[in-house]
Amino acid sequence: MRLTTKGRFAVTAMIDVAMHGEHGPVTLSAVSERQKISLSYLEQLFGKLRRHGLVDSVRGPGGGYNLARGAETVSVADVILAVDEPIDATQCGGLENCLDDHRCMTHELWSGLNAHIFTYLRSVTLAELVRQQESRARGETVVMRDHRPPSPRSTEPVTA
Amino acid sequence: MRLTTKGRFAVTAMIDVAMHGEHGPVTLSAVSERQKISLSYLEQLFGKLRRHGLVDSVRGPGGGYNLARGAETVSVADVILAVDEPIDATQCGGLENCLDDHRCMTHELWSGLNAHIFTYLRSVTLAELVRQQESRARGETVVMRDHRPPSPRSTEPVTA
DNA sequence: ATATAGTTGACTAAATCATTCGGGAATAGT
DNA sequence: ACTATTCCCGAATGATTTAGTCAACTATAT
Repeated sequence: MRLTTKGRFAVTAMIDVAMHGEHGPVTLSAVSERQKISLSYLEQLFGKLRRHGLVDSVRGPGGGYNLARGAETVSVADVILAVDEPIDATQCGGLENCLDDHRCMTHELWSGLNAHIFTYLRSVTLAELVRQQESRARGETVVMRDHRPPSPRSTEPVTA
Repeated sequence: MRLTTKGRFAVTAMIDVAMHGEHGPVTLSAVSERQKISLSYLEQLFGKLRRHGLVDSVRGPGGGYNLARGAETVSVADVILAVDEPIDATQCGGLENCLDDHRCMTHELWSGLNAHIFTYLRSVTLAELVRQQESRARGETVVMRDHRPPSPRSTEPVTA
């Protein structure tokens, strides 16, 4: 489970499609203009999204892309996994052949954190992000649900 | 808020320090051997971790690194932000100068998802990951707390 | 027919990742 | 003082990823 600008571009684009898809397919040129993402890059991303069954394509004039499933059933994790195929970074190739003294702690740590983040991103749906976005467009203050208060103290800057 | 192997190396290494730091400073060579991360790479990462006040260093024989704060007060977000300084990927440079028609939706979407993920990673502490790791070492089954059930359905593979 | 729009593949500059190397500076033990 | 240990720093490097361009193609609505 990686999380880079690439995956975010894909999520952004998917939200755009979800928000503008009510009156027929959404063209990539429209997404490109609204989200300021290069058309060819979008083509690459939507190629993967389509092959993973997240969007349906309609060719020809009036064509474009539609969500293949309801926005409620598409998670951020789905989108990211589609465009950003995960890598195995555990040296031991996922196998348990690395049990020198305490059974490859690296492997355990990785999969542990992976599972945490994956579980979380899997729980965030496109529909949720769309709702949040529509609220903001109406000038409302978006209240983020806290998932596990209280947060630990920190002296770090809060810019993410 | 990026999330790459680099940040994960840093988190892994920090957990290692947290788990082995009870009897004095932990050397990077030890971390390197246990976690199979190159020593020089660790030096780069710990340089940043130190400059961000997450670890203290002790030079000379018997030296090494200690956590600068308690593991309960260090979040995954802290560690990742330290080694992986965040980029601004909103075209408009964070300013609101991009209000052509609907005030730079890209900007809103980005910061929205950023905030979601950041809020989550900020709520996961090193101490928590250490506890999970120690449980696994004892052969226990780690039960992951669900943060927002129910998860959306998905036809995607679940390998992360 | 023609214009629209998806589909595919090759290619590229720039950035990032992960590592290696070489040399320093501080300190504990002798 | 000497030496081994360990942190500290910067430069260089190959591999990969990012983000984008270009070109040719197929399907389809008018």
